[in-house]
Amino acid sequence: MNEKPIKAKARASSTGRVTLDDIARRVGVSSITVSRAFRRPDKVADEVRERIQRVADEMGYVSNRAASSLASARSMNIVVLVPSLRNMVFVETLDGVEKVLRPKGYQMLLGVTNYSPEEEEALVRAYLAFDPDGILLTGMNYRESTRRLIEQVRVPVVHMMELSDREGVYSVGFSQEAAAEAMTEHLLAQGRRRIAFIGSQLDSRTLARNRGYRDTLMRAGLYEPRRELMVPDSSSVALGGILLERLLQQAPDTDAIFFCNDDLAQGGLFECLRKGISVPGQLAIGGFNDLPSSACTVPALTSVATPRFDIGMRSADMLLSLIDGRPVARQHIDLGVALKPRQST
Amino acid sequence: MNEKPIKAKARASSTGRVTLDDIARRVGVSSITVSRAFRRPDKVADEVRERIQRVADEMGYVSNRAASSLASARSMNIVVLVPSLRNMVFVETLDGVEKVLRPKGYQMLLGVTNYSPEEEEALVRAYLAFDPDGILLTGMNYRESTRRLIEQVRVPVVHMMELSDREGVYSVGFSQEAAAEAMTEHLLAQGRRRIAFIGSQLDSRTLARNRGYRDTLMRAGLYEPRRELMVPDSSSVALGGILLERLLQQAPDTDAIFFCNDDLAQGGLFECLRKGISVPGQLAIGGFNDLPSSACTVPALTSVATPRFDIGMRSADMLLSLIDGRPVARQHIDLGVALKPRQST
DNA sequence: TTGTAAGCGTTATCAT
DNA sequence: ATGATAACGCTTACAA
Repeated sequence: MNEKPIKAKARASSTGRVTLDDIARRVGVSSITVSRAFRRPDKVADEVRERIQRVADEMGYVSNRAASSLASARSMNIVVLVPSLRNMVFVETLDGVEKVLRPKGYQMLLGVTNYSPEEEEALVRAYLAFDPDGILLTGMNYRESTRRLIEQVRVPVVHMMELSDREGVYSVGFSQEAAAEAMTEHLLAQGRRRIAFIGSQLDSRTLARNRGYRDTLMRAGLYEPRRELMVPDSSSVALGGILLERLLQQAPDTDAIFFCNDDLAQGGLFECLRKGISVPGQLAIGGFNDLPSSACTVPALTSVATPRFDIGMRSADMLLSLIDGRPVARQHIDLGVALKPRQST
Repeated sequence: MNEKPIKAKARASSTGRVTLDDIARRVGVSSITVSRAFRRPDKVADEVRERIQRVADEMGYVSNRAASSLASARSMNIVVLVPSLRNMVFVETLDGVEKVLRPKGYQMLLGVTNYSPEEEEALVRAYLAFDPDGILLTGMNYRESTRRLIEQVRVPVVHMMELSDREGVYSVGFSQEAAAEAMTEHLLAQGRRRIAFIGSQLDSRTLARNRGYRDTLMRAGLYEPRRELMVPDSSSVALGGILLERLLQQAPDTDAIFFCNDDLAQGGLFECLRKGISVPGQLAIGGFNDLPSSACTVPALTSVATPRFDIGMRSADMLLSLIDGRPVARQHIDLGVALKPRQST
């Protein structure tokens, strides 16, 4: 048969794992010296340190973080919660986070909330068992009970993406409203007067973008409720096509559509191609986030470039400052956005 | 100033954290009873258990996994390594993995290798410190030294995506060659005779697909080296367009292109639109993976649907079996693929 | 520069 | 059903 069941952990007494003590005995020093040899090489005589290093390699030593966390009261774990991994925006944010965390020896504990404050709280609760040194949350739309939970254990938190102005709250992101205004203004500047907004997911960022859109059109005296289409479904290219069709039914004279993200916008673009609607001739289309592929579509998609990679890095930086008790210059960092006008408008 | 530096961990003696002992004292039992009340509720008198539960809630108890791992020699950590998060394929695989792991109380430690065996080894090394109960690797293209590293600590491993036939190795995936053959056969069946292959990243899966393509064409007596374009760059929609252009320069009479993944294929499609090349009239285009958006492009993209979500689930299932010493029916599980013929061919 | 002692919070083991 | 005790592997604090 083919069953050789690998017994995960076994071996008689002890765990069988090579420990600092094992090395210490072999080298003829105490275990604390071995520990120091790894953590503060300068505090150990060169000759001893080299011997320790060699023996450790020979024996295949791997440190045990559980023991280390327990003894030092520093887990070196950072909890990072994002709404989804299916949206490249968050993936790129994580990328930035990790670029900062890993070199400093921190481990990222990743959680996906599926845009649900309930799941977010459940994840926070579960991850608190890892004794995290800090927490990175996406957005500010968390439950009061989640906040209390975190407050209880006194762990620093930084919010990514959205900005706050509350004292004692830390955030790195950009103004979703302002970004949406920029896109709406752009469409107005292109001479569009019957501008629609299509949004899905309806998380706090989408709602903020919708506000930016609405405020701008109201100021221009061009706001019409029937040009707004908001659905709770999760975003996808396919959904973009469906929503475009639905919108054109309820407001056929629309001359521009601002999609709340590029996935939807691309779907809208494809649907136009399919329907023979000329873009931007008959209809201008704008997206949000400026996904890499958005520059490649035909026509290329106008979008708003958001600095998610930087948001990840700066959030992590700020969090580390808080953890170390270093002063942070500003509690709220606005990284801004950049409009990317292309052929679709 | 605005600096209230949050001291991460503080409070006088002890760590300040609520422990099993704290609860035990309050309830008037021993700490082991409290521990049991959580882990094996049936082993504790109802009345006592309820009291413990209540007090724990009141005090805001959160268990400490470091201590638990240390004492129980079971970390409940599973290391999962994927090449990239920018490729939806792996994200969906992770989704499947997590769907299985989380309900069982396991924590996924995610690592991104960037398609590099070196980075993979570094990650394995780093994650071994977490004393993982199991490891999930993407592909089988790992270094010999990585294998030894893992063997040393005797942790079960399951490989995702690619299949092996080696004894003592566990894998869940599908035959990349067979899948590529299916696409190539399809193009042949559509009457194409000058079929090109465009690949990037050049990881072992891309190479396997290329073999499937090549073997099929050789068998048909239609293989021509100049119709192969392989570059090490990472895949993207933008790259697809560039490579299509390059290929058509070196082999202008090509009548079909098999892209090694959908990202590239979509880029190719867009480029055709831009150049006015009719698809599938002049040129048929096939992709791989069947990304959700591939059904929406114009024309819709023919692709090969791969069962990555299931691969994630089944891999995790198999790993848990190995961890628990349960017999696994088969060491290698082939989940197969499905050709999705659409308008682009 | 090196070592001793104690403890981090939990669980396995063996008793009661 | 509950408890006493001893680890688990490491680090802090203090001493030498």
